[in-house]
Amino acid sequence: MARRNRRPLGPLDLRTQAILRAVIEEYVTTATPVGSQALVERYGLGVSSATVRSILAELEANGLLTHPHTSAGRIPTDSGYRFYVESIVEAVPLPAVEQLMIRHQFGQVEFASEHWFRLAATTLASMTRSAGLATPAKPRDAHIRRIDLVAINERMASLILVLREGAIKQALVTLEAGESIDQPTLNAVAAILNERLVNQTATRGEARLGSLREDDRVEQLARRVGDRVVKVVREYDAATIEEVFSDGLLNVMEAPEFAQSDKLRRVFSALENRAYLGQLVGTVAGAGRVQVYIGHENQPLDMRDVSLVLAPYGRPGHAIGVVGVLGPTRMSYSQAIGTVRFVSGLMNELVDHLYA
Amino acid sequence: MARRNRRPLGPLDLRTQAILRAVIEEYVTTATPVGSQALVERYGLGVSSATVRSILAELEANGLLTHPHTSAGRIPTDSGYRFYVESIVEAVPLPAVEQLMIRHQFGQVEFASEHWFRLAATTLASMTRSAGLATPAKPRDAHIRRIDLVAINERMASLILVLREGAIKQALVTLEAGESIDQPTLNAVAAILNERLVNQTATRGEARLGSLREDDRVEQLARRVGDRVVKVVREYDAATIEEVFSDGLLNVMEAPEFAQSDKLRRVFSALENRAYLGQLVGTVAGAGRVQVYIGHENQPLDMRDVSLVLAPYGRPGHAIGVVGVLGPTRMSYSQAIGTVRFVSGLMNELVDHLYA
DNA sequence: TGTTGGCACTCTCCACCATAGAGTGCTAAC
DNA sequence: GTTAGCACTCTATGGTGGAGAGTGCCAACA
Repeated sequence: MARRNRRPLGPLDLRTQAILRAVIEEYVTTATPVGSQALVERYGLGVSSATVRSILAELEANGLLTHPHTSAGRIPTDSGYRFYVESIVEAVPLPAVEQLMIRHQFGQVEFASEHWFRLAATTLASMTRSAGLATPAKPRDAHIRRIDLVAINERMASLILVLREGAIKQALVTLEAGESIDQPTLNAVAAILNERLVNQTATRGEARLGSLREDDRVEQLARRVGDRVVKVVREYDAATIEEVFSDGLLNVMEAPEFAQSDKLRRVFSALENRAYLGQLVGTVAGAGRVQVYIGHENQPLDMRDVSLVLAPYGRPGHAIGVVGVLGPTRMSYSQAIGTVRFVSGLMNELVDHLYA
Repeated sequence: MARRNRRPLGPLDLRTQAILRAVIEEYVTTATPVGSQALVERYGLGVSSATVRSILAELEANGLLTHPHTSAGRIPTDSGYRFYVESIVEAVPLPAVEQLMIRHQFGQVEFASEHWFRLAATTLASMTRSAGLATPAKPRDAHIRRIDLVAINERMASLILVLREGAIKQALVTLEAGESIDQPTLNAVAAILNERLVNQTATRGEARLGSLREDDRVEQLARRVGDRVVKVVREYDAATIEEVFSDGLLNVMEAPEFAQSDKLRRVFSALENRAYLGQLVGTVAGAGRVQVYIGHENQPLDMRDVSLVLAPYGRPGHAIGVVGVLGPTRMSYSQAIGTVRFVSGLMNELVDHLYA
């Protein structure tokens, strides 16, 4: 038999694809290497185990499967999963019953974006038995919706900044020696700032602060606070990611591949790796559809044992967030993709509803 | 030799205490059962290993130490740690250098309670090499500081509620068919509500809504929104605990006692056990000083392998929060108690500063 | 009465070995 | 191209046998 060297992933024979698919689906459910015998028994392939063996060898030569050791069955490589996700499997749409159930849950919760994305993470976690991830929708350039100043004591006031995209930012303003601090003055300052800054972005807002007079006590204070407002909005704009909320990590920890505690630890620190998650989220937000990151496709070492299925939600051009799941590379990609697609679609509806 | 039955923890011989202390401190650093030989070698006890052995046997009879198996050294029981914490060890005050370092870190961060309690958790985690825990300061009966209404679209408005204790709550208000929705109307409603509800608790505020007229369009809306405000404040009051922020769980996961992955999983789910943590936080908030919960003293099974050192901060009667650490039962209680005491003291200062 | 050296005993840990079982790769025949 | 057969390899499992650590007890001693 001609053993071919690893060829550049050309089109695969239909039967070969079917066997790759069988191996992956069997391995996903059993978590143990799958042998030629098991395949012919359980998947009615109509050929003998010897034939299957030669195909398995071919798939291995192509880098889609491996051996843990000589006398073990095959397990998919990351490339194998990649090929499966790209070419073989079609995303399974979420069953109608479960769609209804999720819609119901979203109906139960109060109408606030903060609740939504947490619920999305929780829902994804329980549906896929993996860890669910979600970030709040974050705009590219936030618009100021409302500015409020509340006196705390003689020298400090709390600045409350409502953004059009639903986020609320808070900052403490410390007043200088000569400045007034009573609530009426603060109200006057807030009025000035609201008049000038509402519906503005940081950059446009900053320009509109220029005309404030330096000789007027209130306008001078308004200018200082206004600068602060601009600064807070700028910081918010610059932050790649506000927060990644995750739920259901325990699901992932129960997977047998993480029975060794160092692997388990790695999974955990993967989820703490906010920097990388933040970066991914940025990419996904730009991509506009479900993205899959499998095992070694993730650069950080901690992430090499896990896969991510992520999708953006929100309104392109306005605010974008990301939802998805994190699980072992041995996960049911078809189910995960279907579920993530549905949940991100649902989130889209909700956001639209809010903007309509 | 008279083997006494487990006696009710009477006063212990000074030398016996010294040996218990030595066992605990040795075990805390080495994480392996400690034998009589090691004790005489490393702790200059001035007696032979045989003598130490008989004392160890006595401590074991008292339930303060155990054996993993016949030919192993001794390890402390939870009662042993308890006795140690109560009677033997005095909390080590944090070294001045580290006090300064922590103060410096708090100086770097922006003056906002939200940042503080997160920083407190992070600091505790890195100082004690355990998981740091912190909750925001939460009042018993929150006072309304400011109410704001921002129109979102024709039918919805965002209600923003600033509480005197620093928290901000947000809710969505859906308007009924006939109601106005423009921002000027909302401003008028907010003005009415601010006039009546500012500096009130939920209960007192509710009473002051009674006089709003039903026949006036704006006052009627104010009443509806006001009811909502009261409801949100009530919910906030009722919540035992807002949020437990934790950091540095990886520190704990590295402890050798959690090398087995099921134990590791248990530690993780312990930290997810918000219900129990919330309950503890309530108790600690009432207690007023550093509290230690050791291993089996925690009811939940997940918590049986870990200890908590917690302390309240804030102003009794106003707002109270909790900071502390979670680590393996084999932790350095003296250091943990010292560090937690210092950080809670520091948080007290900061809160005082804000209220002054 | 408390302390000590001595000693037998117990238990874990580790390395080693043998065996059973699973699954492969190869070959020869169809 | 497919298949049956077979030798081969590697893991997993369980049993064995020291080596080592540390105890508990005892008899002697201050």
